[in-house]
Amino acid sequence: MNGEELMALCKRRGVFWPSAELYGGAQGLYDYGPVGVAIKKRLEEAWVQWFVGLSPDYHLIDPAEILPEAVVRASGHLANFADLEVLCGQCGTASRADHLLEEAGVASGEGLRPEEVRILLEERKVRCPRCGAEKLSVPTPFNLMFGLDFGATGRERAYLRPETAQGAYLAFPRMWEVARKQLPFGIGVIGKAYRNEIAPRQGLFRMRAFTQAELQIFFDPEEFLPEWEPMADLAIPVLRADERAAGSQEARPRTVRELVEKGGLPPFYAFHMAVLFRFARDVLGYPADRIRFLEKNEKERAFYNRIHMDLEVKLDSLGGFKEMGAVHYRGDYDLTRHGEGSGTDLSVTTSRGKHLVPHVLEVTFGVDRNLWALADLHLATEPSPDPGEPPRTVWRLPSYLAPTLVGVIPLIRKEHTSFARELSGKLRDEGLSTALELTGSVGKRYARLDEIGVPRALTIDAETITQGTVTIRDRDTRAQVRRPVIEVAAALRPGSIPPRFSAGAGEPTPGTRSISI
RNA sequence: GCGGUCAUAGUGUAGUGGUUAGCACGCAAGGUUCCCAACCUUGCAACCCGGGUUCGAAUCCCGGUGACCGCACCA
Repeated sequence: MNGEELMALCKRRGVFWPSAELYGGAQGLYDYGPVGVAIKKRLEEAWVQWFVGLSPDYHLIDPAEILPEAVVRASGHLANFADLEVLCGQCGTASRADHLLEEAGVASGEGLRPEEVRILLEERKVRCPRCGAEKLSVPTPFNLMFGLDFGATGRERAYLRPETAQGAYLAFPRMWEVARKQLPFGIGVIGKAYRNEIAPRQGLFRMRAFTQAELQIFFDPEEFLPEWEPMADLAIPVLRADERAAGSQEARPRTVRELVEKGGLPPFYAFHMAVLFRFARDVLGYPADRIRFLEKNEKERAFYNRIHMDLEVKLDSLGGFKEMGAVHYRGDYDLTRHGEGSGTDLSVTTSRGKHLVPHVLEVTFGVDRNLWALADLHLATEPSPDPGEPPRTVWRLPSYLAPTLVGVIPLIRKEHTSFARELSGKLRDEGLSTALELTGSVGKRYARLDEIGVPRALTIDAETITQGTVTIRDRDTRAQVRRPVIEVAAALRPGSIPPRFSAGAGEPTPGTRSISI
């Protein structure tokens, strides 16, 4: 399915749509509809179960979305997110002033005021890199962060967080107490982050407001040794930075053991690559041959990242591999900077009496873009198994990610609707999500459920009334089995529970395996 | 941000100066059928926004907004 078809279907079925359509739309902003909200919540819950569930010492917090200026100054976002931009007066091309200065032989344009940069550009007679005209505009700051007037006077500055991670770092001292002064411990955050992207594009991929799920693990690099051996033989496709420099574009599968023993990666790093890989493959159901890790080189990665690998997934709708998550080894950069910025010593003393600033391993996950990927990879229009019938569109979402667990359909509307309502209500009382489908032919109702990924449908017919049994239809195979009504809730419930991480190599999960009926 | 292409019911589209703005799917009501988008009847629903040209603009021009594709950007 291409990107435009996917977007059309998502708009039509209430998954998501551009924000403020009434006023012509707002670039880079999307609203989730009822189906999208449900899937997103399920996806976030699956992430929590898998990542925060890695250790009893990992905890979810919900820090503020607004950061005072001092925070982003210390974190480096104020300096690094606020590039000076110049426009060419002849061709209109926008260029980064610091890049132009660098090319002109000025070692570091960083930290200069706009006026100082303007003078330097003039002195060096810097020309537009595209058309060569010497007509560059006055440098103006272009900040990727949304600035806010904070407080009644509006004189205090604050910013919408450009990443959720900062809130976790700020919470470190308090969490050190909450986590009973033990390393390692982890902080998970799911929430919105905001970036004033120059050119938001590609649906949910480059948004100005987006949801991140991030796990920050604080640890002593000499003592952090997760048990990677059970996953030693798990093969993960990886494209290393040195291989890319040598011209290779193909990821090569290597085992976790190989990554540790030959690849020079710390065991804790390789372990979390494997955890993220298995989440994509086993929980989200992405085909293994469409997943890879891409190591960022020194130029591409932020300077504080010692190791940076993006988890990428190949999507037809966006024409190639796209970043879905990442593993960043950030060293002690964050706590050191916030220690300096706040004037507070953020080093800790461990139970073994060791004194250190904890290091951070960050495992990030883009919620919106993965929701898009779930549509790209699991939603397809295919020929009907019955000749002469129109093709059907099926979203083969894993059942624990489905917006609704089960549809309830009265076979004959006049005769079976009241029973259907009653059954639907009972299932809801038991905590299962249901969707009543009353209008149109039975086939049409199944088709509607297929399209939004509802994995099971209960059909109420004459036998339901007389015998107390219903048919349970499987979305993927269309097969039906008949079961006593009283057994239905118990049979369906396991399918609503996302898997938790367990040691071992794992295995790909077919969408609805966990519902065994 | 630059360049190109484009913008018509919920979705996909037809319409190149005067149309009751057409079609398909959809949705709703009823009938029929009674386990996979069938059929019949009826109904719902659109010219992105703002200027301009013209007797008259969905159609031509300008500006805005948004989308797609390339370039640039993506700590």
